[in-house]
Amino acid sequence: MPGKRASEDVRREQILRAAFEVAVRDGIGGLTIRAVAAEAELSHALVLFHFQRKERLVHDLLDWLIATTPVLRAPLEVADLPHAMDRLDAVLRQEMERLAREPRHTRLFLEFWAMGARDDAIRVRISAELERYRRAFHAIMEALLRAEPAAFPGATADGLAALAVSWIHGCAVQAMIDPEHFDTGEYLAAVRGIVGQRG
Amino acid sequence: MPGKRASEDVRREQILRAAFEVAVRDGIGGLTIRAVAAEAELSHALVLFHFQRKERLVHDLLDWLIATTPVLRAPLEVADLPHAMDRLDAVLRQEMERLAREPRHTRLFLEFWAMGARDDAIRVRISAELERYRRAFHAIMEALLRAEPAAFPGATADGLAALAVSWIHGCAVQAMIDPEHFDTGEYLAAVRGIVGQRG
DNA sequence: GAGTGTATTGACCAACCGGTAAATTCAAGC
DNA sequence: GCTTGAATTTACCGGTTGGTCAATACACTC
Repeated sequence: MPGKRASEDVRREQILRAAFEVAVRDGIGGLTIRAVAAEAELSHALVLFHFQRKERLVHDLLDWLIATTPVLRAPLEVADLPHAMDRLDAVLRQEMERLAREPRHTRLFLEFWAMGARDDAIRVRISAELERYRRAFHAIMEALLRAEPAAFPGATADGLAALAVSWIHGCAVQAMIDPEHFDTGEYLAAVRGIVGQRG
Repeated sequence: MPGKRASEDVRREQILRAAFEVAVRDGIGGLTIRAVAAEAELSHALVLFHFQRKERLVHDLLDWLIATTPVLRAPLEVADLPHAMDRLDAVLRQEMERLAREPRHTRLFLEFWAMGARDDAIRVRISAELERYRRAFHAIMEALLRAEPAAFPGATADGLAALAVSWIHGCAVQAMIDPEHFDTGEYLAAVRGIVGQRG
């Protein structure tokens, strides 16, 4: 006996949320159409009706994850800070706090990341997102170098951006396996000990 | 008809190598006893005979991976460098080159890392390895702070070590998805632009 | 060279997987 | 109220999985 009906948008969103829960709980490798259906309290045929193939469900889940994870999406309040170094500091802090606040998103994203080494379609999406991330930091670093040219002799905006991205990703990896032992404050203090004293 | 015989050690090693190949090719989620057996050209029952359960095979694969990946295992030639900052520089370069040289090990390790969030036994192993890694950097950073106390005012060995570990892990993540675009030289130049000028 | 233990195999099983197809139910149009 | 089309479900299929078990072939001892 069929359950209540729903519009396509609503149902897709419901299924994607369920897929997210299952993927976080059992890993992408353990993601199963039937498990998603059970999580959403639907029949597994309905999941296939809305996503046709499992592959498409997984890809759409990645798109959903990217769309709902606010990485560097809201640097509005940061843009008003007068000093470029303060802006960098604020963005780094903001990103680290996001990682600490949403460990499940971070973990799943990293799992997709590893999967991208095997799946072309996923690598394309991940690479595009990485590029977007890098460009955002590139702009910050360029402004920083322009504002204080003497601060980092010999460094390029490219290199500094790559460095910042690696920093954040390293934090993500560390916070993922050891969330309570990972101290955001101490970490940022070390960063400022190396970088910030020049700002 | 059974194939040639082999001692338990030899066969276990052979199976673990095959498991490594399969895990790298299809991911840990796609690791299958039958796929491992096919890769090793054995019957799948023999794999179970030597490892009892799939879970044990996976755990033993992680142990094998940790044992055969020379992370910070050979810092002998580095130890002779007179300046602490040179030692840090050499170790960072050494680790980054290892990541570039063995992307498959790195990728698989990261996949286990993500899996550790779901599997206690794996998290314990990963955490122990992370702790070992952090301690190695801690020793280097302590020597650095002792040798040049004025270089990093306000920074602790703990904070610097956590920073270095995040750095390396960030590089690993980035090199994994984008190996050819990841330029070790430019990256290290950026690091030296920020840190090295004081050495 | 008979006997013994163990490494190795093929056959089998229940459970689960992705996917298909037909039946059923619902909401809206006329 | 009847038709129509889409949402939903049940039933089913072929294939794969982890795991068991009995049969078998090998290396070794005596």
